[in-house]
Amino acid sequence: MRYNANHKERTRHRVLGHAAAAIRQHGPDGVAISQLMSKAGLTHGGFYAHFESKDELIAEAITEMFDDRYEFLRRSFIEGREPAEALSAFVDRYLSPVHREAIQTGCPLPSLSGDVARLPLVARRRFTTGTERLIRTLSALLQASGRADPEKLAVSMLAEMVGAVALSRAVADLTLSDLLLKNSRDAIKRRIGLS
Amino acid sequence: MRYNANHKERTRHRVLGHAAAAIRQHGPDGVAISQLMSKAGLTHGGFYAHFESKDELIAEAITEMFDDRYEFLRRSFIEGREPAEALSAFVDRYLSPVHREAIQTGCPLPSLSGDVARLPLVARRRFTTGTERLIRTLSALLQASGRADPEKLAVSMLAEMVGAVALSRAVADLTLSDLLLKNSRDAIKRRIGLS
DNA sequence: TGTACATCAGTGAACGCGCGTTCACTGATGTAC
DNA sequence: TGTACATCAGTGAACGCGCGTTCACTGATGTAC
Repeated sequence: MRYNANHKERTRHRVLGHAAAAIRQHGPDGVAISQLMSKAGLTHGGFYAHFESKDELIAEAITEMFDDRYEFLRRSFIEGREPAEALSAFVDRYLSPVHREAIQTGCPLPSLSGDVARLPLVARRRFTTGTERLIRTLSALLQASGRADPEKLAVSMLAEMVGAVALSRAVADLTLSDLLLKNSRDAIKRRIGLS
Repeated sequence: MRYNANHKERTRHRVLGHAAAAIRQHGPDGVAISQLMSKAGLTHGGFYAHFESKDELIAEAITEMFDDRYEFLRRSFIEGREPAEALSAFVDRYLSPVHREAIQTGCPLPSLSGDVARLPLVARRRFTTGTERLIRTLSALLQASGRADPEKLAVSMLAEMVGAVALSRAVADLTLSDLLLKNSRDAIKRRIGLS
């Protein structure tokens, strides 16, 4: 079968989308290429027409996640909002039960930082690029809303958000899980002067 | 071969020690029973004389890690120190390059929270128990050093420490990695009045 | 004290399974003439 | 306009491998008599 010009690119992107979701949900080791391809409506053999190896897929999927989330952050929080208001809404959302439950589509930092530390350098570099961009974005918002030391504040609040969400997902007690989110939400908003 | 009374218990504990290290280093999926047993000087078949399944091993190993770390915290930081001094030393250590590098023996929270969210309930419960104890311990230290809202402060500082260490390990840029640790060290110590 | 037997931590071959990867093939459509 | 051929995304059988788990067995030592 011959397809039109962008058919291959669209297929590749579809596989990447499923990979990005599955990797966050089940971890890099928990994603099998055959399962992934059948989710994309294909058979496993076709995988290697799109990717050189599973490692390449994982690296590409990590970039995909960060790009996705960055677009979401810009469109849903930053555009058309005052910086302080954007920050406040972002923190609320990040530290919400909705985000805790949305592992497949949520921020890659809480779900993957543990795994990424064990991944090949290619994957770690993609992860680093995405993290740096998020830090820069938060830093710019803090600066625009007139905080001193915006970068320090950005790094500190991101660390706390990532830790709180990661722990809230790991813990088997819903009360503690909720408390972790709410507590860090309050602490961060107080810290950046938004409470 | 017949062995003396506590021989089996000692073997079990030895296997558990290797498992606790390997699980933090390579993740639960990255640990193979045959490799684990040969590290302990045994063959893989003997595993099932000590554990019902790999899942049981992982759950037991998680408890083992937390117990280990709790003993370390008590002996190396709390005993014979003023509470404020203990807190300060603990934060310095937790957010140090030494701890970042010591994945095998370090705190289970940054290395395993992502994986634990995907593990069976037994493992998640062990993880929860360990986390609660650490929160209680930090909370008690904060209270003893006269801080208001010690529990809130404890949960918030733990979240930030966990996030900072997890990210510092994932990131492929040493400058950013160091910055993450130093920045949260400063932020937390300022927040709990120890800077 | 000496002998027969029971115990049981540990051995190592074997199992079924799912994995990542390879490869000869397919077949609808674009291109050349 | 019609025919022969090239293209190449996708197919599906096959590969070697390592995994978790099972199980018949071993053999040094404790126990019973």
